[in-house]
Amino acid sequence: MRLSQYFLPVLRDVPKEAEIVSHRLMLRAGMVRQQASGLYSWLPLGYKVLMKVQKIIEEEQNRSGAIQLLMPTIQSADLWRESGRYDAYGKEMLRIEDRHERDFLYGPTNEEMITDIFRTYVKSYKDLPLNLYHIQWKFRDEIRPRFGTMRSREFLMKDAYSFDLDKDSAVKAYQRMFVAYLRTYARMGLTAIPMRADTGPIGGDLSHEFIVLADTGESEVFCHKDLLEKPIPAPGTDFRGDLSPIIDDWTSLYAATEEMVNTAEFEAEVPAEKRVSARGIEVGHIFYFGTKYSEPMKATVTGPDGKEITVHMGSYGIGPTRLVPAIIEAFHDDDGIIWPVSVAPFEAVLINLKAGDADCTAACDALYGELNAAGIDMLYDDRDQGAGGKFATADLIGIPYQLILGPRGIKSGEVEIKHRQSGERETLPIGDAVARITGLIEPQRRTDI
RNA sequence: CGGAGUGUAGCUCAGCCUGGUAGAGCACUGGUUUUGGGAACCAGGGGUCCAAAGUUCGAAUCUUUGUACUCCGACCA
Repeated sequence: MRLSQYFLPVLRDVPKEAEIVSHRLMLRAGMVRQQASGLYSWLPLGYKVLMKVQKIIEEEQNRSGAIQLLMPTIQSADLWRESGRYDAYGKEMLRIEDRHERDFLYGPTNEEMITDIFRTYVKSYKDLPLNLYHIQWKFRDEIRPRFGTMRSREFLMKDAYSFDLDKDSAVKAYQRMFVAYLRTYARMGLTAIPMRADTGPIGGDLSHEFIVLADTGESEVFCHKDLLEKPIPAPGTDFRGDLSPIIDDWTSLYAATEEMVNTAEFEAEVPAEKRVSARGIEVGHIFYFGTKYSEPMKATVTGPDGKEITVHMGSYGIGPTRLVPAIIEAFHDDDGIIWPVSVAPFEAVLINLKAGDADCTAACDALYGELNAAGIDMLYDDRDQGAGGKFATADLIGIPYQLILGPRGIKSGEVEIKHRQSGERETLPIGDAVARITGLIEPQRRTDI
């Protein structure tokens, strides 16, 4: 993408409404624009990151055996009356009336609707287990939206729903999501720790929150230090096999949020030097809730003995529009964002230092073409501007690698590569640049970790 | 929903106390010189001063009522 033809409204000043670093950087880097309290437009750069995050989520959900579909944002109140949540959910649910004065709502979650779909089509135990998910906008009328897209009212959520014959197999479904989540965060470069969690209004008796440690996080968390270093389940993990050893390994060490923490237990189970007490961002939440919805909504299948069985369910949420700021909270410095390659809006940026110079521009154009052809997701700063501004923009928007080429380099036949994360610079023959960049980026795409 | 604060150019803000007809920096447009870490100069465009009502000869400025947004607390992917 040529920057001269892109839409990248970067800001030099910090908009005053932004309090935390990720929000500031998302506004400055031209990723989002606030349209009203808790409502955001995703501008091209931000949207590109959001789509990369979404794609990773989809790949890992699919790998685990979940199946994608898409449900509407607007739901009929009838389903919610059936589950009993129409009244229970309270003011956080945005209620809408259509022209015929029928009650609708903008979905804050989809347990009711997916249960309705399930009960309509699935009749036999032979069709289980089943895990259906979608990635769709949700609306929760938060009392106080804040921190940009970290806590917005409209937000994107991947929500998966599992259906099983009994608790044992439902727990296996839960375990599959547990592993899929670990892998999802790892592919984005994040260390997310599963913690015992409160189940809230969704209900149920088995639940984990996945927490990324960050000073700006909204919850206080307590865990064993070794969890930060634990290896992630491999891509070849057999999701149809027994995942218990992995889950046991992860859950054997103490980890709990402030709602669930028991200080005496924490201190008894974790030696003082291994205690981590910190703030964290909740980037995912998984629940097993048994027949809480299947029972009132009559989601049943016929068992092998001809008897009706009420299915056991779980639900599993990840918010891509929260993950983006969470990643920024984890990866930034004073100059801007430092994207991990796997979610970077562009993998590398080529900076033409003297766009007014014909020779320099010809050399940059040629190199840009080669990098594109090599499959690198490239941004090309071909604007006719001072070098300082270009460096500042490249640093701000956090592209992992900067290829810097100007008249000086043309003369010596060399290009400079700056690593955004380490600040390290290397100079190499222009002809070697494509191979070098490919070699740097390829392993960091994390498609197979 | 309680408490606090802010709405003036695309962005950051000054002007308000003490009423007299709209400002700065950055950004933007044209031009000249520039070009290895946010360049310089010249010329220019851009504002229902959040809204309504009131006070006044006169309101960005004073009063009232709305409204939007932000921050602090209790709820949440």
